Parts: sequence; C-alpha cells; structure tokens
Amino acid sequence: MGEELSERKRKILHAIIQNYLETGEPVGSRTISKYTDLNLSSATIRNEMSDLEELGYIVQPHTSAGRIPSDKGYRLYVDELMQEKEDEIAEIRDLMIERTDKMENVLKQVVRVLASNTNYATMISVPQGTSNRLKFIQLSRVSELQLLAVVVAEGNLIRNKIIELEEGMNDETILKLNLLLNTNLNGLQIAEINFGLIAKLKEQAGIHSGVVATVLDEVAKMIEFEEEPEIYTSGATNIFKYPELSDSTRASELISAFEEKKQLVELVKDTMDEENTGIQVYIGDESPIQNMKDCSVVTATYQLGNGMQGTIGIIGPKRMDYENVVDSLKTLKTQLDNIFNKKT
Amino acid sequence: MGEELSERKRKILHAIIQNYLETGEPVGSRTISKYTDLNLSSATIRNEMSDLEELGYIVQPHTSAGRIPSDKGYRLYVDELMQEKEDEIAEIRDLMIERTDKMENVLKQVVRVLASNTNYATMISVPQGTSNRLKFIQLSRVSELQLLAVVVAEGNLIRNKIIELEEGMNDETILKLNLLLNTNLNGLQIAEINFGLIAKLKEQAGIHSGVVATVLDEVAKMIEFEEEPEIYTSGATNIFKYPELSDSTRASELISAFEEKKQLVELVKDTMDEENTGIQVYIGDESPIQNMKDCSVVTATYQLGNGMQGTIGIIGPKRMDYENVVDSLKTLKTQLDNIFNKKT
DNA sequence: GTTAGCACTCCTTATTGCTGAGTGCTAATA
DNA sequence: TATTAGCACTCAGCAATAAGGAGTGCTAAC
Repeated sequence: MGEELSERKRKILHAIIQNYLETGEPVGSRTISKYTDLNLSSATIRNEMSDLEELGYIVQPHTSAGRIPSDKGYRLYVDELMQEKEDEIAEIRDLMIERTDKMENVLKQVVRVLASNTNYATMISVPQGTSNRLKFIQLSRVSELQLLAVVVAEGNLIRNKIIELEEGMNDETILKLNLLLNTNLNGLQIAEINFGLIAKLKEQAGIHSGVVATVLDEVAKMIEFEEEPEIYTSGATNIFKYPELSDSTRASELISAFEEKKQLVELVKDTMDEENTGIQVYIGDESPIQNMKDCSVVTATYQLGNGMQGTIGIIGPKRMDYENVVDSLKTLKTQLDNIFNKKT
Repeated sequence: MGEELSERKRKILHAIIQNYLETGEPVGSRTISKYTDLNLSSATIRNEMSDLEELGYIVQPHTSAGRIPSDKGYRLYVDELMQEKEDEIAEIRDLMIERTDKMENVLKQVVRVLASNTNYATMISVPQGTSNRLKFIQLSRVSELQLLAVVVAEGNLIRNKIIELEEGMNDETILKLNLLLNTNLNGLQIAEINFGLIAKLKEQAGIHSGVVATVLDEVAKMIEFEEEPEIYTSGATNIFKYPELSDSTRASELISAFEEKKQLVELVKDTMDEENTGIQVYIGDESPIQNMKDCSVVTATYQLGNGMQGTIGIIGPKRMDYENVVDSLKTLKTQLDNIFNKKT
C-alpha cells in the first residue's frame, strides 16, 4: 500500500487510465510506448506494467490482453493524477433557469441538463435539513372533514397535506388556528419547534386542543423529518451508451434502481453524513449502493442558506470522464447556490 | 378481409396464439396437434396453418420454423377469440389504498401495484378535464413580491403556483382578492369561467385590476389547460423480462420513452379523444407511440365524477397476456372510481 | 377429407482453425 | 545496471464448417 510509485510509473499509469477512459478497451504496452513522450520501448513499458499489476493498480482481463485500471488505480487517478482544471469557469451549456419558479421545476431542469451534458445518469435530491426556516403555514377547509395544510419553507419549498378531521370545525376556529400557528411558528427553524412550544400551542388552543394536536402532529411530522428526501432523476438510459453496463441484467438492475429511487435515498443519506462538503467520488465497491458495484458515482452537496442541503449525483461507468464530471458538478454547485440564495 | 374463418381454423388460431403467448417461441404443427382436443394429425394442422398464413393471421419468421401470430392475428384474438372472464371479480392483490391521502400518492401506489402484478410496464395519468369543479382558491403572501396560489379541485387535486408580483400588495388587498375569487369561482366548472366572468372580476377589483388580471390569468391557465397531464410510471424494467424487447437499442428507446414521458402524454391524449370509455388495445403499429411498434399497449379511462378523467396504461410485448391485462384494468378502473367518488 | 411418409429448408449449436494483439522471458546492448 | 530487441507463447475473436433437429410442403395412400 505504502510503496511510493516512481514518477515514471505514475506517468505510465496515468497514460493507461486516460487511454482506457477514452476507448474502453484494454490498453497494451505498444500503445503506451507511442502514446507518451517517455520514449521508452514497449518492452520497458511491459516491465513497468508488470510491476503496476503486482502493486494492484492495473489488471489483466485475461492473459495476452492489455491492462485496465483496477479500482485502486482509479482511486489513485482521482486523488492524485487527475488534473483539476480549477480556472476554466466552465459554463454549463444551455442551463437557463427561466424564472423563480417552483423549486421542483428548477431541480428537474437541472438534472436533465446535467444528464444531457455529461451523457451519464444523474440524480438530484430536494434539499432537506433541520435548520430550515418556515415561511408560513396555512390551513384551509377543503370539505366537511378535511383540512388542507400548506406549508412553505425558505427556498419556496412547498408541501401540501390533507388532514382528516374527526369532527367538523367552524370557519372561525380555523381562522384562529391559522393565527395561532403563524404567530408562533413563522420564521422559526424546525429545530426550534420543540415539545415545550407544542405544549404551549395546545394549551392556547383551549377546547380545540384535541384537534390542534393532530394538526400540529401532522405539520411537525411533515417537515421535521420528511422521512425520505424526494429525488429526481434523468438520463438513466445513458447507461446503454457504455457496453460494459448494458447487458440486460445489469442494465435492468441499474435502471430499476433509478426508477425505485429507494437506493438513491441511501446514497443521498450517505453523502450527507460525510462531513465533507465538497465533491465525493465512489469507485466501484466504494459505492453505498449494491447494484452499482460496476459503476462510479460522483456526488456533490449543495447548500441552501440555513443549513439546508441537497445532493447532486452522477452515475456512470468506472471509466467515466472524472475530470469533466467533477468540474461540472463544481460549477453546478455554485450555480445552484446562487439561484437559490439570491432570492432570500 | 371479410372471409369467414371456419370454426376449426379459429380453434387452431386460438391455440397457436395461446401457446405463443406462453412460450414466446414459434409454434409448430405437431405441438398444436397434441395441444388441442381436435384430434387432428400434424399434417392436417399444417394444411390449415398454411391457409391461415395466406389469410394473414399468422406468419413464419423463416422457412422451417413454426408460426407466430401477426398483428392481424392478435387483433382477431383480442376482438373475438379471447374469453373475458366477466364474472370473477378478480381482486387486485395487495392493493391497499391506505387513506384518503393526496391523490398523487394514491396514483403512484396504484401504478406500482399494477406493474408488479402484471409484470409489464405501467403508467397512469393524473385526471384532467374541463368540467372539473373548483373546491377553493387561496392566495397567500410568501414574500414581498411573491404570492402563493393554492388551488384545490374535486378529488383533492392540489396545485401550487408561485406568482411574481410587479409591485407590493398589502394584506388587506390579498384578503379582498381571496374573498373575491372564492365567492365568484368556488363550485364552478372550469368551462364556466369565461371571459365575461373574468371581466367582471377585474372590474370589481377596482384599482388593483392590473394585479388581479395577472393573478386570474395564472389561475385560469393553471387549471383550464394544465398543458400536459402529469404521468406516473412504474415497472419500466419489466420489459427486460421479454427477450424480444430487451436488446439494448430497443430497450433503451422504450425506457427512455418512460423516463421522458412526452410520448406517453400523446398516448393519453389519444386515448381520451376516443369517445370509447372502455378498454382499448393497441397492437403493434396501431399504437400512437413510435417507439412501441413492437409492443402492445392496453389503456383504460377512469372517471372522476364530473367529467374528469385519467388514463391507466399497460405496455408490454405483443404476446402479452391480454385476458389478464384487460381483466386487471377493468377491476382497477372500478376500484379507482370507488376510491375517488366515495369521498365527495 | 385425412393422414403417413419423406425430402428439403434453415436455425442452432458445437467444433475447428486461423489471426492478431499482447505478454513474458532471455539474451544482447549501451 | 537499465534498456531494448527478439521470440515463443497465450488467448479472445472471428469465420468457416459440420452435425442436429425442428418444422414445413408435397405426394400418395387410406
């Protein structure tokens, strides 16, 4: 593990990986001999490659084939070899966020553009977080025994919930409840809505405390731990562009992972847990998602002002164009920050 | 076209199709000879099959292979041969609509259950219609220059829309607007909101008519022609269960049709246009969707009280189990009717 | 009208042989 | 000692060939 690689070995490994990223075919010694400016014969390259294989950075699919990078090789590439193009402020093509529309639409558009730009499968999670501030709450009667609760949080995150009542409620009561809820809750972060406050509200509701309790329960539950983050995906069929992923069983598993979204939720949670705020790269087995052992997953966390955050992810073959992907995610991240933060 | 088929030919055709539905392999004369209770030798069957081929009901993939049904054959099967199991009130397994939750959730669950029961890809469209009645409208301030409009229609169809204001608006005005809108619009069908009414409302809004106009525009546009019906899908990866659909290009096209949903919208529109309220079966080329020439599509329209309606669809290989599919859709259709109509 | 029999077709699968890319090793070279 | 040329060897991929088998169409007999 700890062996230092000679500069030459690093160069050769770099060349192998880059070549493989482009072609998807095992790369042989002769190719490297010509491809690099090292001016070494294929025989020498062969010796070095033999070493690299022994060290676990590359792998031979079968005797008398070229070499392909192992997970360990990719890891080294991503961590050290790959050059980040810090400066080029690459504009995400075609990304025109039209208006301050519902966040839902913005996210759907973002994920679609990202997929069509990168040619990989993409996902984005609706921002979540415990320190999100309430903008306002509105209860309205929808029918005799149903209330509609609309909750708006910062960033124009809107949630509806139909609340079933056990018994009727007159308009005045609803008005009072609205007043009560909004006076006490608006502007608060979720974390600040504690049991004490809830008890206080119940008390103030007087005879209607029973009803208030259920309403509060619903409201609290709805936002506080909106159990599963919602996720939008796009470009799942891009995986068919990579032969190594597109045999039918593998493809089926991958795509249904995108359809179900359950596993993606795991991915989001995993990404969130890491304190790391930057870009994360999961290579093969490193991925928290079972079905993606043959893929690489690159994720980024984007912030929404007050501790609210979501995850963007790109899923593709191990030989994905890491440089560009990481780059795209970086700029997208900042763009998202801007979009959501410019409107208070 | 008009030739009447002898009873024997019909039986043989029926047998061929049923066998092919099960196996997916071309079926030969010997198989039929044993499979049926006709007690005919394979030679006789061969003669009949030769006739059936000439009439266009079956087709030979290559010389010296068995026969498979042509689109025309399937059509006859669906229209005449197939026995509808009218009586068995087949319960859709596991379909437990838990609560009067948001319609969105109900639909998502329905489509998922249907997919897992049938092993085909499924879709459902959110009900739409011009004769839908408004339950109520609610405008609320979200920030200085943003209003949130919440519109609830019958069946608890909820829509949110952020409306941008050009200039600020005080609370009183908003209150008035709400009163105005609700007094005049609640309980109306969309069709009843005409230009006359709109003009009247604008007038009543007095000095704020400018703002009211935009608000009304937004509200009207939002419901009247909610441009594209929303569509939920499930089980797209089921197509991998049918080898004839799962080669990578075909699969990719199909699945991306499910991902994009654009084409599904066409399908929904097409289904709606047909005056036919029952079950529709599109076989191969009959389908309005380009990419589904190799599939069959079965759709049903479900009603929601006042002329509002949505579409359920099942997409699978041509050799789909028509009997069960049609049956499932029928019962599901009535179940949906019940779910949505029991709560006014 | 039905059936047995037979020649024929052609898909499928397995076998074989060949080619070419690529390796590993050894011996010669700088 | 590091590099290189040369050579024998391996093996996936491909094409050509062969064997097997399912199924048909036709003819002649029942």
